[in-house]
Amino acid sequence: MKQVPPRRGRRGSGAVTLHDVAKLAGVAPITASRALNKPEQVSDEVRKKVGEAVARTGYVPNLLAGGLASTRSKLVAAVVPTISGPVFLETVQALTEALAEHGYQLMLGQAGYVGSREDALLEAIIGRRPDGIVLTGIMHSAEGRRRLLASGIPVVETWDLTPTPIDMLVGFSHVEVGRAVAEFLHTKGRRRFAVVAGDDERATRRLGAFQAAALGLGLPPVQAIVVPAPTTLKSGRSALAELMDGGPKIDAVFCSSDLLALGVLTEAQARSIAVPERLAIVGFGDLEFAADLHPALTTVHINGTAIGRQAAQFIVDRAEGHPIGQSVIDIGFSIVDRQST
Amino acid sequence: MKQVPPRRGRRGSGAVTLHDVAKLAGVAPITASRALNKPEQVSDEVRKKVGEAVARTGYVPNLLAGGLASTRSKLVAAVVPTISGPVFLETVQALTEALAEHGYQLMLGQAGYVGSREDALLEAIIGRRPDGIVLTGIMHSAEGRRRLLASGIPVVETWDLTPTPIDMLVGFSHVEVGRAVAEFLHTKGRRRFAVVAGDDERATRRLGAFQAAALGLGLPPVQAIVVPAPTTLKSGRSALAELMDGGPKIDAVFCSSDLLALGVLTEAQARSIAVPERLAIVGFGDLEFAADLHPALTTVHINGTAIGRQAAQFIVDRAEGHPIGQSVIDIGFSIVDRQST
DNA sequence: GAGAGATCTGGTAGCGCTATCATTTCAAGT
DNA sequence: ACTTGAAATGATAGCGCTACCAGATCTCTC
Repeated sequence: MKQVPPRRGRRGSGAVTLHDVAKLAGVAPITASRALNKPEQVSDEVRKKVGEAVARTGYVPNLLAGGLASTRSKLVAAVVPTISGPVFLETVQALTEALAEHGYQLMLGQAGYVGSREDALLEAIIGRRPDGIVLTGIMHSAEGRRRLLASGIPVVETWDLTPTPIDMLVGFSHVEVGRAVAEFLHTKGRRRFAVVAGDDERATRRLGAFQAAALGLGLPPVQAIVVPAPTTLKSGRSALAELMDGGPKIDAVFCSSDLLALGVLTEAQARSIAVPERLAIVGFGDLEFAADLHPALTTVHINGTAIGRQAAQFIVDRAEGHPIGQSVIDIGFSIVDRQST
Repeated sequence: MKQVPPRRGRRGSGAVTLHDVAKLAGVAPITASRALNKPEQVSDEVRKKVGEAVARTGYVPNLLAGGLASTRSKLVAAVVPTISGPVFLETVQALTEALAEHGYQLMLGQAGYVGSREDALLEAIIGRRPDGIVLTGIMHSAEGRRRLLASGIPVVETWDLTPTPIDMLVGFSHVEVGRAVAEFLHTKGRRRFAVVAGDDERATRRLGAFQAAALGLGLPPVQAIVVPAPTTLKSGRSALAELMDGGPKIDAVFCSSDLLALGVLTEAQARSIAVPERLAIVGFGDLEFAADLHPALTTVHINGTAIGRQAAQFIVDRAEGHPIGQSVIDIGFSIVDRQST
């Protein structure tokens, strides 16, 4: 007497599958699939039966399998230098939310400011076949660009402008920021500028433009203090200390982040340097706390939320096959003139 | 004359597959798979040939397919109330890094403080069959607990202690924190306490314990101001304003976050209230800036990095099948006594 | 030098889902 | 009455990878 062949290996995850649901609902698996994903294509009756079967079994679709079969993973990857820098948080938050509204999930990768892990990170990201990749302010290596390009995955670069985007882009000009702040301070009657900047590429670009603009305005050379990224309050304090203890007098400081500015402000208060009377301070980022400091911080406002939402829009549009109008968007910036200048 | 059947539909992603690599290397696909994933099981020659084929083709493994076949997705999900609250950032960062070291990738979900989207979020997470789920300080509904339990996915709850964890846990006692801070302030000679707390569940628990402890110490009733979560500098300022303008005099404020404490400190400076002479301030979280404020902020230090690393360890151990010793870890806390008290 | 392992390599069969036909049903059009 | 076709359902065949088993090769023993 023949034995039934012993259920040849393999255990599966043990979870409820679409198959189980379909059987319970008395329909074919593919019909159950449609009832869940394209409900308008099935009859009310089927939709109801399948719905009940799902509820009864506690079925949760396996999105890995779905993604493999449909080549749409419903995953979007975001790459940030580091998550603890508060600058991109707003963007990431907006991105997560906007994506969630369309049923997409965010996968987060930290590249680090040094860019060593970048390669492994890209591999991990591309390997998951996300429907899109959002780069928040990353200066990607040529090698990285090639891999992204080769992957064919929609890419949105953010927080910067470049004449040669990989794909889509939503950002603003750091050079313009530097120039605008220099002019702003000049208009306010300040003449002896200093800069405290983190040593990341974009901050350096702002710094350069700021210095050039000051020069163009006929002002004395701008003193620059470069601190390690990510920037901290502490760096700001010691930077101002350095600025006050040595070198020529200054009457304005442009900081590459609000945290740095808070540090400068704190040190100024500790040294009883009146802000803005003796020293004007300008930050960058307009973090939530900037408006409520004492004195309220003048800073460069970047609409991080808009950046995140727009990036999400780009990716969703691409994924759904909608046409994209403009694929490069300059979102601009504004200087929020408060009490510290 | 028979036609060749027209390559029956389906286009695939068009990307290089393991098949292509195997063919180029002159081995079977399964051997190529082993060369990449279990290199110690193949000969040097095969490893080399496959390596070259990978390099030549730019092959990136499809982790969706791999995950589906192996039921190990190499994905870990983290749920935070909101990413813009800086409190959990350190934990998320440590988690990301520790996980990356083991080849796992983090998927981020924001539950929001209200918990409405929680259900959809869980579905999206469980559907991706992550190898682990880390809940950062979430008070999950009974329904959520059931679903997590039913999913069979390892879960680590963090930033809290509960007698009934879903699975694994690494946190500390908020009740202990409240009590300890009350005693600390009492020891410092303070007698009239106030609390400024965000309206999230854990902050409320700290507040309650703080009030109870003050009562036990024979002190007058603690004034409590509850502000919306997430907490901000602004809320801190207006809370202190409220505290000063009405009600009985106070000499110490315990804030449910460092940001709130910074707000209180800022308002105190704006009103020329000497800190710590006339008012002691205690924060919570020991964010990076706390130590460098002027005056430096006394606050409750939580080792968020340790929490993140331990959570990662838990999940990796589970995924690799290593035995877990203790599945509940109280990581404790400490009060960092600085200048603001 | 035969048997017992140990070490590699390959074949087969899915993982759980969906794209692409193919089929059936039934209302509408002339 | 008979085409025309839209709407609903189902059968089939993978998506790209790995678990499992089965050979094939190559050491060692005694």
